[in-house]
Amino acid sequence: MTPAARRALTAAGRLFYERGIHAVGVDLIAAEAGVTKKTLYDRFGSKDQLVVEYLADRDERWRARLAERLDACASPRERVLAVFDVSRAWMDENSPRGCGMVNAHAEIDDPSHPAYAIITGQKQWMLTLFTDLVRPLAPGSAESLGRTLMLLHEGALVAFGLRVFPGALEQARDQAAALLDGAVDRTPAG
Amino acid sequence: MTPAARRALTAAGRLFYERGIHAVGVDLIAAEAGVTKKTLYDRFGSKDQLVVEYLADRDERWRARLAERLDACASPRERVLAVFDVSRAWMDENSPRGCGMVNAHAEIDDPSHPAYAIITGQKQWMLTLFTDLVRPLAPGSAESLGRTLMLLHEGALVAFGLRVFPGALEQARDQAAALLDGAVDRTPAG
DNA sequence: CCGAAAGTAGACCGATCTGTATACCCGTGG
DNA sequence: CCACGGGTATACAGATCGGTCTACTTTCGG
Repeated sequence: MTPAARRALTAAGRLFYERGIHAVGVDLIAAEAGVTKKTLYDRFGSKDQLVVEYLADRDERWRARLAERLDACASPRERVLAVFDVSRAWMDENSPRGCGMVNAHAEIDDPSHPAYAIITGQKQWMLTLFTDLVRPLAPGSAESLGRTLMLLHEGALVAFGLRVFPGALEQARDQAAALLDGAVDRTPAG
Repeated sequence: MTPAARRALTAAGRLFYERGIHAVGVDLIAAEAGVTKKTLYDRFGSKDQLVVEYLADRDERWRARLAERLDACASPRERVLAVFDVSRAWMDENSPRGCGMVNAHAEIDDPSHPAYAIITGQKQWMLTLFTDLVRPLAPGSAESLGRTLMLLHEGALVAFGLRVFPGALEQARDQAAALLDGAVDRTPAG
């Protein structure tokens, strides 16, 4: 990716997230990135493609960030709870308006849009992640427990973005910890 | 509200929800409602105001629907779980794309926008509702339990809209039931 | 009987939207 | 030396946006 394309994608990502996809025009993106519209269209072809690459880039950065943190965890239990910690840090840093994928989904009605696969793909991946992380702790109820953790996590992201109450991620994390304790008790490994 | 205004608001509500607010123009709303643009502007004044009344109307219908169901419940425990049942029915009927308030929030960045108060107001009201419903069952932990139920509920709405897995509302309901059992055990009334 | 309210039909305005075209500049590698 | 890739600057096209306007019709209560 050329330097101008990088700048354009960075600016587009910030503007799409902060103001919404349909509310941001390509002229504004070009201006904010210090890039010509011609360059923008030479590199990305269309606004739709720029949206797709925005979501793909955001998804990639999120997964990399998460993987880095999970690798540093010692136990399965720590890994599950670390997901909530990474989310909390991610939200604090550059996501005051909640999950970018959920917000993008609100603006894209067509399931055949290429962005759709990225959005639902990340959510599916997160569900699988939770289920896999919890399996060593509670093999018998991993699927159900993974789904519940998914609900708590998604709910916390929404509650954070809408400022329903302070400490939504911490609340979800605490509840996740309690669920793990209960599940471990009732479902001995093996 | 005049008949034409009612038709316009109904059409606007359906289009705003299905396609997103910024993606729907006033010309389309007028055409779908069988109403002229002049009538639309005579009744609502601006597209922004139409958006506000769309959200206010949706909020009102949701609360009425919920209240009706809660009144028919016999026990506090039933009332808590009924919230998830009503949500499930509401989603099945006319909300395949998740919560309209969350989706609208994704498109409105300005906190001073009148629609913002409606969106956050409904979420605050839901949090208070959960907390109040659970207080008779677990007075000592009503606030924390209410927040957790809020997270489960919001997460289920998102998971439903993004089709993360089937039965998200039922999963949330089952988990809520388990939490109530645990909380009642540990927190005797009085 | 008549005036006000509610409505239709449709032209129109300026702004903004995505996307394209023309002309030119510059650094680098063969 | 020079061709090419990446870039700037800017004008432009066609469509759509939110919003306004004039002219006419219909309905209904005092």
